[in-house]
Amino acid sequence: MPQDESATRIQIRNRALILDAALDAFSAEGFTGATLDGIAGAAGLSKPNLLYYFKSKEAIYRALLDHLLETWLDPLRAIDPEGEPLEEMLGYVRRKLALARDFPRESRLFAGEILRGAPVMGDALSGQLRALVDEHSAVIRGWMEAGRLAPSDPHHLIFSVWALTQHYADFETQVQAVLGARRDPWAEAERHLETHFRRVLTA
Amino acid sequence: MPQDESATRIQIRNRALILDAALDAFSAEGFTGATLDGIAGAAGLSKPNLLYYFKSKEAIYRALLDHLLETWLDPLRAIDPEGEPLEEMLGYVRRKLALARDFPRESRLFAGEILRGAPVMGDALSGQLRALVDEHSAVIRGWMEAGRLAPSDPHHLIFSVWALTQHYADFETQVQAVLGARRDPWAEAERHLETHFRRVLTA
DNA sequence: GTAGCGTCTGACCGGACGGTCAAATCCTGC
DNA sequence: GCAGGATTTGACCGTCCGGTCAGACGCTAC
Repeated sequence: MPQDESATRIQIRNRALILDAALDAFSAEGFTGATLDGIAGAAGLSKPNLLYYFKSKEAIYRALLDHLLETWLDPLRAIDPEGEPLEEMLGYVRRKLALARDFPRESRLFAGEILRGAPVMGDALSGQLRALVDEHSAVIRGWMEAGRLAPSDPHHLIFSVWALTQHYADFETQVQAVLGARRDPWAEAERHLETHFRRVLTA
Repeated sequence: MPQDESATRIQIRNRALILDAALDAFSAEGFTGATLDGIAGAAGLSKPNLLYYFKSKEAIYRALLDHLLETWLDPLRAIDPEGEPLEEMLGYVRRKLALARDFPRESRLFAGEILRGAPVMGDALSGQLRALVDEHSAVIRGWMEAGRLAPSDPHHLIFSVWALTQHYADFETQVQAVLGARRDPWAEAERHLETHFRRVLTA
C-alpha cells in the first residue's frame, strides 16, 4: 500500500491517471454506472493494479469529492467584503460560470452526488458549506441594508448563482439540443448572466 | 403479454404500482443504481411478475420518461401570446416552481437523464422540446421588441426559469443542508423568484 | 549482485442483477 | 362449472462487477 507522505513518482502519476479516468467515468455514468474495469482500462492499468492505489471504488469517489469541494468553494471565498458590492457579486458570477465552463466533469460529478441525496458529501454540506454560505450571506445582507445592493434573501441569491451557472454544465446536453449547433452557449451565457444579475442586484 | 388497447383492471393497477415504485427508484438511485428486485418489492410484486408487465428495465424507464415530457412542457405551453407579458412570464415561473415542488421525483428523474447525456430522451430534446422553445422564444422576443419586457436572449431567459425552479427539487438536499431545518425553502423560493424575475423582466 | 521494497498481473471468488421458462393459479365469460 | 386466457410464481441461467490473493517482475540502495 503506497504511503501518502512519501509518494513515488510512479504513485503520483498513476494516482493522477486513475483520478482523471474516474472523473470521466463517474461524471458520465454515475457512481453505480461506472465500473472499475472501465476506469482501469481508461487509465491504462489493470483492475488489481488500480486497487493497489485505491482500496475500493468508493475510495476513488471520495478522493474526487474531497478534492472537488475545495476548488468549488473558491469563487465564493474570493468575495471581498471591502470591495464594491455590485462588482464583487458580478465577479462571483463570472468566476462560478468560468469554473462550470472549464470543469464541467467536476460540476456533473457534484450534481450527481447531490441528486442522489449526497450520501458521501452530506456532512460537508451541512458543515463546511453551510458555514461558508452563512458567512457570506451576512456580508451580502450588510450590503443590502446599506442600500448598496437591491434587497433580497442572500441565501436564495446565492442559490440562484449556483443554479444558473451550473445549469450550463450539468444540462449541457439539453442546452445544446435546444440552441442547436450553431451557437456558443458559454459566450451567450456569460453575456446573459451579466445583464441578468445586474438587474437583480440594482433594481 | 398484456395488450395496450384493452387493459384489465389488474393491468391498470399493477402498471401504476410499478411505475410509481420505479419512479421512486430511478429518481433516487439513477437508472443503473435502481434494481428490478427493488422496484418489484416496493410495488408488492415478484420480479418475474413485474417483467410480465414491462418487458425490460429500460422499458419501464422509457415509459416514465414518455409520460414525463408531456406534463413537463405544460407550463410553457400555457403561456398566452395574447396575455400581459409580465404576468404571463411570472405565471410561467410560478407554474414551473409548483411543478418542481409537487413532483420532485419527476424533476430528479429528468435531471438524471440529462446529466447522463440524455441517452433516451436525446431525440425528444432536439425535436419536440427545441421546437416548443423556439416557438415561445419568438413570442417573448416579440414582447421585448415591443418594449413590453426588458430585452434579453429569450432562450437563455427560459433556461434561467428552468435552472432556478428545478434547482429546488434537484438539489433539495443541498438547499436543506444550507438553509437548515427551520426554514421553508419552497415558500421562500416562491417569494424570491417573484421579485427576482420581476426585476429581470422589467429593468 | 542481491536484498528488499515497490509495482503489477492472471486467476479466481462470491454475490448481485437482468432476464427466462415452465408450470401453477386465478379470473372471467359463457 | 368449465374453458381459456390472464396473472403469478419458484427455480434457474449467464453475465457482470467489486474485490482478493499469491506470486511475478522491476527498481534501487548497498
